[in-house]
Amino acid sequence: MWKWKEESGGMIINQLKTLGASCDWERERFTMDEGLSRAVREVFVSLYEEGLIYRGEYMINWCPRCHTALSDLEVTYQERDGHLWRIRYPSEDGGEGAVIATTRPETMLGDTAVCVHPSDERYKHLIGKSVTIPLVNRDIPIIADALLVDPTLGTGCVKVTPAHDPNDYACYQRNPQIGIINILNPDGAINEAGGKYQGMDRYKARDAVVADMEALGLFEGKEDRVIPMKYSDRSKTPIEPYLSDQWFVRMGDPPAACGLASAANDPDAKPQAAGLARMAMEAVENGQVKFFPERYANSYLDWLAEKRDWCISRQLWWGHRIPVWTIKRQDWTEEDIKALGLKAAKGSTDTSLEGTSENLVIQARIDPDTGDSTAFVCIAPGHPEIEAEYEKLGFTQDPDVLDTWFSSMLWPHSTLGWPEATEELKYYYPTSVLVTSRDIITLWVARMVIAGLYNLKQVPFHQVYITVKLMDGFGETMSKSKGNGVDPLDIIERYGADALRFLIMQISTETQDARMPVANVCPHCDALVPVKQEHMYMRTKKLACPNCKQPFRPGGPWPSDDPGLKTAKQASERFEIGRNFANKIWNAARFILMNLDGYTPHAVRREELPLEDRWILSRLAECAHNLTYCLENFRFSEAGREIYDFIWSEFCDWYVEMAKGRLKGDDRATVQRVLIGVLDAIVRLIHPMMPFVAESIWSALNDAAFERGLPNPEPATESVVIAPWPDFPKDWADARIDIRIWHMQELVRSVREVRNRYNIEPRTPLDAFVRCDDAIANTFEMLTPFIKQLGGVGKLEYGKATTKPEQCASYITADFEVYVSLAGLIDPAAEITRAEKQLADKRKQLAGAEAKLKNENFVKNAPPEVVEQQRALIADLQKQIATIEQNIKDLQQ
RNA sequence: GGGCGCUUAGCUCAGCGGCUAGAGCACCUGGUUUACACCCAGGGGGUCGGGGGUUCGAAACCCUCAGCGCCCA
Repeated sequence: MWKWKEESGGMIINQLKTLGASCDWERERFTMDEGLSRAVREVFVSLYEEGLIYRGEYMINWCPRCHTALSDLEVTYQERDGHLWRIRYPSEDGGEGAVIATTRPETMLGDTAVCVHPSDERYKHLIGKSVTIPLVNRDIPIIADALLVDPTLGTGCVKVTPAHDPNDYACYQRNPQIGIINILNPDGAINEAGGKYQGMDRYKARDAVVADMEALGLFEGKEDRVIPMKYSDRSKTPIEPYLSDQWFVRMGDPPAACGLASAANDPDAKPQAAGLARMAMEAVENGQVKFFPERYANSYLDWLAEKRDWCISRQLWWGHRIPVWTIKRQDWTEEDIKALGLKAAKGSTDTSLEGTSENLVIQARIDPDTGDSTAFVCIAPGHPEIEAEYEKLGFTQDPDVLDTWFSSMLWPHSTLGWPEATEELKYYYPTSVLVTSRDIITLWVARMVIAGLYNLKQVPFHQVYITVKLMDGFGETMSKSKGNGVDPLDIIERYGADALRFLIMQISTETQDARMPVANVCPHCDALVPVKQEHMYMRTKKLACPNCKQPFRPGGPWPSDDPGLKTAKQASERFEIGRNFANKIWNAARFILMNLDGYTPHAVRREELPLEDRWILSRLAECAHNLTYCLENFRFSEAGREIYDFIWSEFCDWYVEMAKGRLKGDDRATVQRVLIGVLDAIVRLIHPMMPFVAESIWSALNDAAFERGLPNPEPATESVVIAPWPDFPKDWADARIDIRIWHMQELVRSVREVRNRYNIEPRTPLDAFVRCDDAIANTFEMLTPFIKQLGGVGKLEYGKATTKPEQCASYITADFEVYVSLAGLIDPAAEITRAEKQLADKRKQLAGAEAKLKNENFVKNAPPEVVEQQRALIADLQKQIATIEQNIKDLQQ
């Protein structure tokens, strides 16, 4: 067990470290550690003492071949062709009896009742009477139960086999007087309760029972039917529902004596009888624990509301042993009772005995019929001498172990040293955020809340973030058995940890699971070979690379290496976005670092900066603000987009390009300060997502520009991890500045578009003439060097009075008209075609806007600003249309 | 059977009552003046799954049908 833990736990820890998870690695724990084992036992004893752990019967999934109980996870469902038999149970008074239908006729040997719906008129008169099971000659009652029977299905009569069917067992619990009979041996053969069928396998018995009923004339028919069957995932054997003794945690309302605090987090709350489930529900209902996305709170609450008791015993070879010792005795003397520390239970001396002392809880149950009795003693941790004492008396420890979730539910506090009141516990508990997967909301999250409230009267965490789920390219969950998963280490090796992290951020949206088409990397030529559906489920053991034709084994969880066949690593092109982004950031940083000669730190006065600097600060402040909001609200996809767009489309594409010229001029000192300041902020902002690239840029910056930052430079911290999070003044973000740069970008783009359209090489300057109002002209005046540099513009004219040159291409925006002189190059026909296309587009938009305004209800009901916006749009479009029309006319001459 | 979610460009996904529906990849055109070809500039491409309804206005809200996925029985 410890070897396995080292290997598989070590692998996970290694993956986490490679991913850049920043954990307190010295606090690594394992649930089988001594401390955690003690915590497990402490809770068990406490719950036991309060009556919240009890022993009871439970319908388990039994594998008759392996002789073991299986959890629901180890069971697969498959549909098989089977039959539905109709059989008559004659009535004891010679009446017609009852006709029941069953897919498992052999179970009639264990029937203890026939059940009808209480409001079914056909059978009302039969309720309370009885019928006979012919083959074992047992009389069984006809009872009514609204939950078990659907009167519209089959005959409306249902046989009840409590020991071999979960629904029937539930019916038995509601009607215990009908009794319960087990007819199976652990190997799936009929036991002594089956009379002459004893020793037959259940399927042989089925045939025999049917044949015998037919011989008796009680066979009423048979039809084909597709039957849902449960199989053992491992042995592929049909499993049997099988009744056995198990241990449970009581989720519903506890016995009156127990003193659970109900109001979570309120140490002064009066103890009252609220069950564990109720307690955990309240923590979410009153907002102490919040789910992100919110809707997952429903899964949690719905599940807890069922208050189904939790079966905690497992028949496995390792785990926490149940700390209960038992002995079976036939006779109890007064002396025994005293010796064991028992006392008679209140009100009864016959059927139950109990006692508690400081370190143990002891109970005995005596069967009033046989006098047989079983005594249970639950012993607190740290008392091997008591254990030895009871073992000397003939007690043996329960062979079962606890469900692993039992120790897992203690994780948030057991790892901090509970039950000791350690400093760590005081400091770190309750924690803030739990990040987890949605399929363990019930298995783990709910139980951690229960355990935290039960042991510490405080919730273990205040926020629960449920991650998205990665699926393969076909929308299927990734799993080991399908072989469609991806090893993060393969991805990190190929694309980098930052790339992986950025992609995960990007796909972490509110609702959707993300598909990720996976490819095998050919080990010979590095080509990506997409995984196809037929490669899954480990069916394909060998693939030929379509590129180099060499064979390889597809990537996946193979148990061992194949010496003759290289195994492919896995990849997915989707991670390229993260890799490219990291590369972009790194190169931008490199560019800045290359241009730091002569850098001197100095405070930057924003109001004295040129327009382009104020613009990048405006965008930076906006980005930092939005990013903070996104992270605080678990909107990771949005956060990724926010920082990606800022860095790539604003900082790199425009600001750095504008800075290139300024670095050669008088302005150098200022641009350097702004460049470094923005880069410094970028590194801080990006570091939670992409820690590796952030840290390496940070340390390079520390060498080159130790004092930096906006607006006032400060000495940098040693690592970006401990650097303060950026928080710029709100008024740095200024839409009036943004719009001016937008105008410049539009102008540059229009010239570039013309250049591309006419296939003019970049070096040839183009003369541009812009007709615009004074405000925009003023902007262009301030930004002329950049327009010329970025657009490859030669002569630039702008203003209200600007005239259009003779031969030119035109570009009409909502705010101004651009004419690019193309003497000798112009293709009037092509220009006209393009202008007409644009014209059609604008006219369509105009028609749409006009239709809105023609609608009286729109004008009457829509908010005034929306109406006004439409009016302005129409005016703009009309102007643009007139201009385009004129341009076309000019071209036609 | 119950619950939750999804269906938007060739692919993977944003957008969740009002800008001309966006991004990355893929595609097409052009580009090696030292940040980045893991790049730059430009372009084409969508009846927002079908049907009905609410609204001045729907990709978005409601109903319904179809398909897909997950969880619980």
